[in-house]
Parts: sequence; C-alpha cells; structure tokens
Amino acid sequence: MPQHPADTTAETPIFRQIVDHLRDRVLKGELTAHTPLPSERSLAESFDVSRMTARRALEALDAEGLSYREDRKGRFVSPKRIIYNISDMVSFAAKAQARGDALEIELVSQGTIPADARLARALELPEATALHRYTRLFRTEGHAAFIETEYVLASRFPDLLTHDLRQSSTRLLEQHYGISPRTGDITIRMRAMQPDEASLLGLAPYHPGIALEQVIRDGDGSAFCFGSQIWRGELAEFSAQAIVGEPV
Amino acid sequence: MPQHPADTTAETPIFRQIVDHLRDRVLKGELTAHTPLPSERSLAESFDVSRMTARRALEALDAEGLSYREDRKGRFVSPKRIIYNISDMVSFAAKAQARGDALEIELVSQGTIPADARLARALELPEATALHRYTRLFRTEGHAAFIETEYVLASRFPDLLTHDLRQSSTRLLEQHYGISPRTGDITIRMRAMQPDEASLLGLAPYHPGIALEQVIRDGDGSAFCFGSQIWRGELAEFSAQAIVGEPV
DNA sequence: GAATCTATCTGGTATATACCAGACTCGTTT
DNA sequence: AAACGAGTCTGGTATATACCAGATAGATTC
Repeated sequence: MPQHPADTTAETPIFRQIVDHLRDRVLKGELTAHTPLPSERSLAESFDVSRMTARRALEALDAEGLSYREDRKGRFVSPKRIIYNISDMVSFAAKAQARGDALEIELVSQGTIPADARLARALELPEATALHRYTRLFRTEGHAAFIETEYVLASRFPDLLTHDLRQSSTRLLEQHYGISPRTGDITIRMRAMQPDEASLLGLAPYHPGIALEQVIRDGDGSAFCFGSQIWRGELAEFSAQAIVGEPV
Repeated sequence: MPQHPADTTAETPIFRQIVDHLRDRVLKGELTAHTPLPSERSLAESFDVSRMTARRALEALDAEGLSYREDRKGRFVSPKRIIYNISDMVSFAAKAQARGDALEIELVSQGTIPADARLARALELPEATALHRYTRLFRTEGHAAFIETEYVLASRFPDLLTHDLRQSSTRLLEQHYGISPRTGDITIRMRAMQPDEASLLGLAPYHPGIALEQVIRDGDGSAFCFGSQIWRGELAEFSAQAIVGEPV
C-alpha cells in the first residue's frame, strides 16, 4: 500500500503532486542542504507510481533549483545560493577569500592560443592575437560552484602562466603587473551545461546553468581580459546596484 | 529504415547524438527563429528510436535555450535573445518603446494588498502596509517574454491603479507623481517557472526561467517599489557595466 | 460566407521493463 | 591494518505501449 496515495482523479497530474509534496518538505526545512532526497525507486514505491513518474517529479525539483543530482550518487537538497555582486566583479574571489569563505580554486587547464573570431571581437583585437587561456574550477565548502575560463593578452602579461593561478586573478594582475582601476562589461544568460562542463562539476549533462561573460578594461578603456563563467544555476544569485540618471 | 541511423555501439548515448545533430542544424541557420522543430514522433521515426528517446533529445535542446515548446502545438527554434540592460533598469519598457521595438504590455491582474513579511522586508516597511499590486505580461513581436509583478506604496501613489497600466511604469510614476532620480537593487537567479506562470506565457510547466527582482528607491533612498519578473530563460540576456574602484 | 464536424497533428501523462555502470558498504582475505 | 570482492545502492539509457486533450486544417453542412 502506498504511503502517500496519489489522487489520480484530480486534474493535477500525479507527478506535480509529488513535486509539491517534496517542495514543501524542502521549504519547511525538513530536508536541509546536501541532505539526500528520496531515490527515484523509493519515491516511486512510496507514492505507488512508476519509477519514470517519480523521476519526472525529481527532475522538476532540479529545474526549480531546489535539488541537484550527482551521477549515480543520488539527489540532494540545494544549499543556500552564493551571492555574486556584479559591482565587485572580477574581485569575487579576492572578496570571498578576504571574508574567510572557503573558496577553493583548482586549475583545470592552461595554455596560449591565437584569438578566434569571437574572442577577437570581444577584446577588440585582431584575430590570431596571442592570448593566455586558463580554466579554473571554483568550489565553496567542498562543492563545485562554477567553471571559469579567462583569456588575457599575452603580450601584456607574458609570464602570467608561470604564476600560481589558484588565487584571485584580480590580485595576481595587480601584484605582478600593477593594473589600475578598471571597468567591465558583463552579460548574464541561462544556458544548460554541456556534458563536459557538467562532468567537471560532477553533475548530470544539461544541468541548468547560468553563463556570465565579462570583458575587463584598464583605466584607458582598452580590453585586456575576457572571462567566461558557467555557474550551477541553482547555486548562483547575481546582485547589482544601479543608479539611474534623470531620464530625458 | 531509419534516415539517420544512430550509432548504438559508440559510447556517447543516442539521445546526445540527436541533440548534437539538431544543435548543428539550428546553429547553421538551417532552422530559423520560430520555425517548428521535428515533432517527437517524426524525430523518433527518422532516427529509429523510441519516442521517449527523441523526447529526451528535444528536452535537452530546450534546456540549452535553443528551442522552446508550446503546449500541444510543437517545438520551435528560439529567437535571438532580448538584451536587458540592468543599468537602464526600470526604464526597460520606456527604452524599448522609444526605440520602436514592438513591446506589448498586457495587464493580467491588479489589486491592493497588505504587505506580507517578504514584501515588508524588501521595502523596509512595517507589515500590512497597503501596496498596490499589478501583474503584467510583456510581449515582443507577438511572443510572450516575461511576467512582471510590481508592488508600490499605496499611500504615496493613491490613484495609481486608475491609470492605464499598459505603459512603462517608470514613465507613469514620472508623469503623474514626479519621481526624482532613483537607485535600484537588483538580484537575478535561475528558477523554473511554476505551472501557472508557464501557462500564462503559453509554455510547458517547469520551463527554465530567470527571475529578476528589484527594489526601486527615490532620491532620498527610501524604497517605494518592489518588482519581480520571471523571464523565459532562453530569451533573456542581462547586461551591465561595472566600474571598479581601486581595491585596497 | 459562416459555423460545424472530423481526422489528424501535437505534446502530456503514465506504466512496465530491461540492462548498464559507477558508488558504496561490509565482510572476507591477505 | 590494508586489500579485495560481492552485493546492493544510485542514477543513466533505452524500448514499447497506452490513452488523454488541446490545436489545426480541411471538408461538410447550414
């Protein structure tokens, strides 16, 4: 006998009833961050539905950002979101580390490449200009949060890749190259992760994500760095303060 | 005989091969904005897979933001994203309309309510303060893009709801109440749509979305408006310019 | 010409089943 | 104590099937 009989006569689909039930439990705090959710099979049994129906309910929870799944390990309740203040921009890592937040940075890969059409356009450079490229994985409290790939002008920072890249790149560029105050153009959009990105973060392919791209400029307004981040969608929260001038 | 035989011996799952195939066709421009994608059944037939497998491929495309589906109508190629500049903030509608973009606003519902705990906190007001609430649906070129609900201080704008709300609320507040320059706090996060939101936008439940919340303040820094938007994830792109002071 | 009917298209929901592969636990062996 | 292995847990992939309900287009009827 099912522990939670689903109301098949109601017009609301069974799997949504299960979604609502689970959402309640999460929001009431009955299930806390990183706690395992019921597995697909056990959920199916307790609601007396097929595994596929239970799965659909859990996938909806994933989409809502209330849970995430790790390959062949299970589903877990999402932790509180990480607030990324856009005005802090590049110095996110520096700020987080200064606050004492456990922010670990792992270098995934690095190299020097010629700028392709997209990078050349973003950085306002001729194509094939040499760029240092490094990809890093950012973790908070042991949980992977986002991947960042930065491209910086090789001519301006020739020996960049010889430094320890497991630190705030803002601080790196400051300490070794004395960069002055800068501006940045940022764009944010939703985009599911590609299988390779998801696997780096230990997540299922097509995990919902948020992509953040930024072009960083020096005091003279010339671009020297292009950064591309892909965040776990359920983990990211972007904040900004806008000051609006008198509209004409 | 399948038109596109899937390679079952390869280590990459069949449905991902289909995703890659479809993504190619979309990115190559073979399928243009709002063009119907192959239906689940026809895709299943042409790749000689079950409908469920075809469906998984199409759902992955949805998650990537390359397609969207309308209930019982079909799946369609996503149009170009709408760029929302955070610095323009509240005046998005005004700007779009000034540019001549076809931005239609439909009033969904309105009323006056007491502030609940969440609203009171956001607006820094005592609970139960009277607020005007109105929900509007924004369309570009006939396609629903996002829903916005705004809450404004009823005491300060007593007869707000008697005006035509199918226009930029920035302009409304300016023309009738003479609001001076203002600042705004914005937060952005990924969140699947609730079934009711999705149905308003003509989309499937749990459609990936991006929520944007903003608190708008007058020249004195006192909050007078709280706005909450839910965008179709595949349609939204947020841009911002940040100016970073010299870090200590 | 307008309204209606109908066949067929679409996705939506749901079940039952099968096998795979990685992760994990626990007991046994070395 | 460390290494190994078996059994069992997890989600991942895939098939086949069934019926529902809204959308749509075309033919028929009024």
